[in-house]
Amino acid sequence: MQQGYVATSLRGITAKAGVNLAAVNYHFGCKEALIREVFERRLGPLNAARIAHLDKLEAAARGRPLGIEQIIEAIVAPVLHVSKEPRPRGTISLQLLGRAFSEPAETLREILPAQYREVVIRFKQALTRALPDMPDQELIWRMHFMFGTLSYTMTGNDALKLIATCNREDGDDAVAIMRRLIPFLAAGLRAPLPALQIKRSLPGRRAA
Amino acid sequence: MQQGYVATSLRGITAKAGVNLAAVNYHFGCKEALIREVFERRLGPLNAARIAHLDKLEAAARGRPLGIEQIIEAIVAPVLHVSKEPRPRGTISLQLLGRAFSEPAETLREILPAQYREVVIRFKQALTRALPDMPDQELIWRMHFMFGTLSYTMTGNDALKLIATCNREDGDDAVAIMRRLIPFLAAGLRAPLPALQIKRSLPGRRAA
DNA sequence: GTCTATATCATGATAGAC
DNA sequence: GTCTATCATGATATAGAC
Repeated sequence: MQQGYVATSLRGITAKAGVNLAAVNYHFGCKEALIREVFERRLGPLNAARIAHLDKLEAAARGRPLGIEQIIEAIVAPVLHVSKEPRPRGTISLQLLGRAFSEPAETLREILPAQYREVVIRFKQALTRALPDMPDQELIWRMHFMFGTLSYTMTGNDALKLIATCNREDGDDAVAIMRRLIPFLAAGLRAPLPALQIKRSLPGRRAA
Repeated sequence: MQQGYVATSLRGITAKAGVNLAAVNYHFGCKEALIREVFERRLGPLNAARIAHLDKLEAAARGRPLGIEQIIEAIVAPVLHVSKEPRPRGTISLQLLGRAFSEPAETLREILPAQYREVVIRFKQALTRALPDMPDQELIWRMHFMFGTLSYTMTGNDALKLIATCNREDGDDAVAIMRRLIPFLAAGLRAPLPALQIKRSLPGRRAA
């Protein structure tokens, strides 16, 4: 997934694994089936951990709505667990999962919704309870933005990285990144509702 | 860019363009040079429009800091302009630009920083003035999150799309999406600073 | 089950007639 | 400049020996 699905050849995979070229086709049938199993093996435990985390929070809350930060942390914390796997597997797994939705390969588009289905449903329920005044459509969009930010951050790609003015200090520490990410997302989810009619040029200066 | 760089063959391109297979190599030299010119032709005007928009806002503000929403709109509004180009060019151009950073092709990694350099510098200056109490590192990360959300949203990919519970109404209207996106990002940028030490389980319930 | 060898095909690039 | 024809390469997949 450093190279993307199409650019990654079975020759490269089998060579790095130290096995024969024909092994993939014997054990998995075809290249698609291999990548599908990789995704299931990585995404399955991750999303299961997210749901387990949420279960625990909800059991402890005894019927009260959860806090936004708690809910976001249930999504994010399992990612940190993955990132701590020994190098380079941790980093690459994050790339894999983050890029999954941007990956143009058709076959991924089929398995991802199934993998994420339960997670999305459960977290939408939790967020609906935490934000009772939020219209349904608005919440769905904000969840969309949230997943987008998370995916993009997980890829490790970075529009800003190569700009000289912006040399960051804690580039590799996933925990530090997520510690910054959670307040950002929480504030976004809690943002005041947009006016139904927004004029083309905004008044602004609200932060001055 | 519906298929990604590697999966798009010169045969496919020339066939759709109604020209000869050899035309690309004659006029551009190689496939890489072609995609590079495509990006420059799309990204150049977009980023130029962003800077022009910012210039206009700053001229009107006469030295006062801009509002966060204004700054974000200067980034987002030019995207809307692209999205309004006749179908399917508008939609596909957005995919192209949104996926650019996730695209694994090595050649893109070289030209994108150059294309975005000025934009990042200018907007960082503007945001620094609008958020004077924000530490530099924190601001850079929040800009990173912001670009990530925007890129992901532009791709049109969607983790939530295929989940039955989440059927959205205004799927295709880019203006409506951006109208929702701006308050989300503005709130994220303005979020309270994270505590230096966050305990593993948060107190939560702040939103109840 | 694992290997070698190979079939089949698509790709990017180029040579050379026009 | 534009076309046809072709090259060299590397891809997935499979047949068949061991």
